Amino acid sequence: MLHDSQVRTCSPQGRFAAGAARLAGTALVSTDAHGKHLFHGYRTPDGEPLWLHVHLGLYGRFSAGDPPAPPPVGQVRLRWRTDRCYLDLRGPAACHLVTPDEKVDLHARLGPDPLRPDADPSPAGDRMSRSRVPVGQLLMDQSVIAGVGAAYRAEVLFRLEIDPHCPGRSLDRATWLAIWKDLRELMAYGVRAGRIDTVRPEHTPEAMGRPPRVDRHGGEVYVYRRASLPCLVCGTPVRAGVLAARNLYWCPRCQS
DNA sequence: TAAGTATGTTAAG
DNA sequence: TTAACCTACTTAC
Repeated sequence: MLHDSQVRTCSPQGRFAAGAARLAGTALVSTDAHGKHLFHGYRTPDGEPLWLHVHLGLYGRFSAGDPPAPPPVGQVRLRWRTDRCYLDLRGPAACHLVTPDEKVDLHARLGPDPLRPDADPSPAGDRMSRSRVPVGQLLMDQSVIAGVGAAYRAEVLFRLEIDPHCPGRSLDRATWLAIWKDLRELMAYGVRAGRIDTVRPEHTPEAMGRPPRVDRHGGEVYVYRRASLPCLVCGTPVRAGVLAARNLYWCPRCQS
């Protein structure tokens, strides 16, 4: 949307005023994402490259619209404007300009991202196979595998009938590769659809004659945020707990 | 009006 | 292991 356009940037909130000033008048020439980290590559009129690093964290959001951009509502950290659109960023955990070296360092701290076509699942599989840490915790470790969060963790483990508490090293290689393959498909779908849907066709609301999910996160899922509700497969109440400092949901019957 | 919640990460203790 | 960060929205009172 912003690609190849010269952008006008500002920080209505003021917390990124210096960065917005440096970006003003640059053109977006590339984008890159690794896990939950987003990078914008800009080029100044002088030809100087600038990288913007954004991480939405827990509350960050983008919102976009057609020009003219309305007066900013709430805490807008960074606003972009081009002739064709505007884009607002609120509440990010990170919004900084970084050097190419700093960008390299960030990539080095992250494991393979199932959404990147060149990603190699082997190092993550090696980490799993050597670790006594629960698989539900390893999947949240961004240095093991990048991009999985609490929702995909819960859903992929349900789909493969794996107890989130079982040690990583109790999974064999084929099981790890099945997790990786399922994550690739689920996450690629999520990018296309703009929401997280993980239920198989036979468990959709239409197929089961149940009402669609009412949840502000949208998306049809098996266990995520379904604590105490009946498992869509076996009817056992979905259990909830905390693992890796995030809410965990699982079916004690299907995943044992 | 206040309290609680959230697809997250980092640093301090 | 806990708290801090940060924003918008929902629910409780």
